Amino acid sequence: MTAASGEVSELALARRRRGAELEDAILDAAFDELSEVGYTSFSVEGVAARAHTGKASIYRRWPTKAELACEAMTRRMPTPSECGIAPAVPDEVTTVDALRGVARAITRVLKSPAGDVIRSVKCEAAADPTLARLIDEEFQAPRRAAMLALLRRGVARGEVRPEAVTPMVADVLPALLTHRLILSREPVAEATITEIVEQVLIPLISVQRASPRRPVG
Amino acid sequence: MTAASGEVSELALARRRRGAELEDAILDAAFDELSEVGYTSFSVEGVAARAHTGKASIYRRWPTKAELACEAMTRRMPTPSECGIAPAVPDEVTTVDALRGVARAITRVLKSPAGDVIRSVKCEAAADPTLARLIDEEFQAPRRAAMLALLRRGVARGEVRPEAVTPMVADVLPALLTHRLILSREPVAEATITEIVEQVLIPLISVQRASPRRPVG
DNA sequence: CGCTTTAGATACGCCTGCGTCTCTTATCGG
DNA sequence: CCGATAAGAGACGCAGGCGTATCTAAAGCG
Repeated sequence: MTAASGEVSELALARRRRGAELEDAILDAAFDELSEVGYTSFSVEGVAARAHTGKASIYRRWPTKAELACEAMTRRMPTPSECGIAPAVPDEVTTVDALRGVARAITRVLKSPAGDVIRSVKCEAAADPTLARLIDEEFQAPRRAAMLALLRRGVARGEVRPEAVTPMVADVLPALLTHRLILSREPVAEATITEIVEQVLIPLISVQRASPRRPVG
Repeated sequence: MTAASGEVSELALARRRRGAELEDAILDAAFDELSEVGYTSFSVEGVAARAHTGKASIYRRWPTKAELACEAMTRRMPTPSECGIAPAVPDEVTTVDALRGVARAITRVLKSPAGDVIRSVKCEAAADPTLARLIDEEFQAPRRAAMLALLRRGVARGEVRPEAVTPMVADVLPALLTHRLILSREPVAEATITEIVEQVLIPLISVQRASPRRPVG
């Protein structure tokens, strides 16, 4: 999007965009604004500057800045599949290794612009029920469903104990990653992912447990 | 503090406070401001109004609003003991029941004014290393230590497997509660705590596991 | 080309808050 | 009581942003 956006915006500066083309540019700019300055500091002025358009053009389409922000988030947020969080897992991959892959994917998302958007909107959601519902439906529910599907696959393969297939267990990985990540601007080390997988996920979900098993990979 | 603050502030309105007394009132007001409007919307104007004092009196002591906010948080944040998160656990209480008690205590804190402060400052911490360090040292580290102590006690009683005594495992309960709580303004139901304890904590930390055990209490 | 519609630039009134400054006066101690 | 100090009230310049309004002109279509 960046490179393409660069090309388009050069042409855009030479001529005026209209209709859907302008809307797309505004939504892109709004998502970038959300990502870079967060929900609280999100401003229509900022979006207008990013999109090289006038505020009036924005207000002709979205009556308030909140509606613009929400639509930008809804329309531009990558899906779980796009993030690698709901992968099509080959047969030869164990559940633990698939979970390790999901952990890496969640980490990548949380460190991406989309992650910045999620984080800042989540913070606002604590005080705004509309945003809370948006985050839950658009972001958390699909990802929880993907995690549950992975756990069920594990049960079918005899790798996961059936009692572990619950929404609460499905939340453990994202909760821990978020918990660890929110105070750190450094990349989550592979070691942290290993700790989570070995110290928490394997003991928690595995059918049999004597001591943490060494991952096959 | 509320009732006492009511008495004191009546006298305060009749005469000028000086020195430490005024500082205390300002720090109280700052903590209330943080709790009610969050870190982002925290304003020195707001604190001055709450404390019934002039802005100049505040700026005489704290050069920036950030320093005031940080000191208010540091000085007014209840300790883990005050929250019931590092309880002196009687001998007859099992680790699981102690954890259930800690879960309730964490929940109470997260729903209290202090919880509102933590949440809002944590959100800001994502972009501010100074705040990140403050939150980690003043808030998360003591609580993680208390949780680790509880797990070690469990090991000594033969209830907890020794490999479960890690900072990552210690983070599971707070991470899940925060994850669940941040999008909900409703009280965390006792059922949610039960889910966490039975679906996650018991399977994760217990020495022996065949199927989830019924809690003793 | 002419007409209609919309885009972009800019100005506007209003509001909030930061940090600074000034002035009056309360408070404290000798 | 007097002098020194600090508190409280209010004003100030500045900045940023919300949402609205106006005007010029680009864009599209017949």
